[in-house]
Amino acid sequence: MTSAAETNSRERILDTGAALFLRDGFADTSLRRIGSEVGMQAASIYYHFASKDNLLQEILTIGMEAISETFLDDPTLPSRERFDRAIRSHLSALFELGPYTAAHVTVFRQAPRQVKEKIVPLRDAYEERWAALLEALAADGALVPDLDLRLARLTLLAMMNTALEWFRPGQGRSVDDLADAISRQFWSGVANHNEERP
Amino acid sequence: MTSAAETNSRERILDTGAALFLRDGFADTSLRRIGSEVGMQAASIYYHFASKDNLLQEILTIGMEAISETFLDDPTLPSRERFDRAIRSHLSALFELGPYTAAHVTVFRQAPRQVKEKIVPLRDAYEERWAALLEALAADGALVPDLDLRLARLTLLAMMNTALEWFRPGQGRSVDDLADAISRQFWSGVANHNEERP
DNA sequence: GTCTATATCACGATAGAC
DNA sequence: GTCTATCGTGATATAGAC
Repeated sequence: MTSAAETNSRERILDTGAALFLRDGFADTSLRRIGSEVGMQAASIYYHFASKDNLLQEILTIGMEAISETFLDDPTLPSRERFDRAIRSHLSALFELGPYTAAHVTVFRQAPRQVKEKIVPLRDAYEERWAALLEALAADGALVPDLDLRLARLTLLAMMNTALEWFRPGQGRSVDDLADAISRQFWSGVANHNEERP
Repeated sequence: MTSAAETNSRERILDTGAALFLRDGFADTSLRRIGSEVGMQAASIYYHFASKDNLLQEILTIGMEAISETFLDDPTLPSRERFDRAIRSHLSALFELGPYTAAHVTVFRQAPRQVKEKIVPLRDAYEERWAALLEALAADGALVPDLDLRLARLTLLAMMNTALEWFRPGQGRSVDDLADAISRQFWSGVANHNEERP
C-alpha cells in the first residue's frame, strides 16, 4: 500500500498547493503552511517534491494540461460555432475545474524564471490552437479583412482570463452566460450599427 | 539644503522602487537591492519611508494619480471621439509615463491586503470615470441596446492593461497604432458583417 | 541624512531517526 | 513515508554613532 499512500499524499499536496498559491500567491505561501493544511511537516513534502519550485512547476503543468484537454475543437463545424465552443471551453476550464486551471493563469506571472521556461512551451502550444482557429475563421471570410489576428487572439484571452478577478458564477449568472456575453461583444463589438443608418 | 536633499533621495528611492517592483515583482525586490541601486544602505530608506509596504503604497498611489491625470475628458465632444481619446490616454499613460503607471497595473495584484485596501478607492474612482463615459455613450444611443456596460468596461480595461505583457512600442508600431486597433476592434468587433449580407 | 551594527524572524532545505 | 531537529540564508526593521 506504500504506492497508494504516496500517491494520496502527493495529490493532497498538489491540491493544497494549487489552492493556496491561487489564493495567497507563490511567495506568500510557505511549505510549512501547505504542510499544516495537508497534515504533515514541511520537511515531509520533500519526500514527494524536490523543491518548492518543482511543486509549482507541476501545479502549473497540470493546470495547463487541464485547460488544453477541455479545449475540444471540431473542424467540421461552422467556424462561428467552433469559436463559441472554444470560448465556453476556456471559461469552463477556468471557473469549473478546480484550482489548477485558475492558478495556472494567475500564478504563472509570479513563477521564477526557471519554472516559467519549462511552462512556456505548453502555453505556446495552447495559444497556437487559438491562432489556428482564428486563421480558419479568416480563411472562411468571417473576419474583418484587415484584422490583426495576433491582437485579436491576445485581447480575447485577456478578456477571458481577467474575468477570474471579477466574475463569480452563480445566482443568475452562469459561466455559459459569461461566455455568450464575451463572445457576442468580441464578435460584433459594442457599437449600435442600426443607429448609424436610421 | 536638507529639505532638497531629502526630496531628492526620496524621489530616487521611489523611482528605483517602481522600476524594480515592475521588473522583478514586489516580493523578489529587497530593500537592499533598491538601496544599492540608489547608492545607499537599506537602513537609510527607513529615514524616508516607514516600511516596505509604505513605499509600495506610495508608488501605487503615484501611478494611479498619473493615470488619472492623463485621462482628460471633454463632454462637449462627440461621444465616439471622447471614447477614442480615453483609450489613447490610458495606453499613453501605461507605455509612455515611466514605471509608476505600469507598476500600478502589474504590481497591484501582488500588494499585501492592507496596501490594497488603501489603493482600491483610487482605482474605483478612476473606473467610475470609464463607467460614466460608457453610460454617456449609451445615452447617446451609440451602444448596442442590451449591452452589459460592466462587462464592456472591465474587458476593455483588461485588453489595454494586459497589452503591457506583449506590446512594445517602436519600430513600426506606436502606442497610437495600438490604441486605434483596440478601439476599432472593441467598437466594431471582429466579424465581417459585409460577408453576411452579400 | 546616512552610516554601521545588529536584533529578530521566517523561509527553503538537509540529515538522520523511526 | 513521516517525523524531529537544525542549518544556512536573506529578509525587514531598529538602535545609535556620526
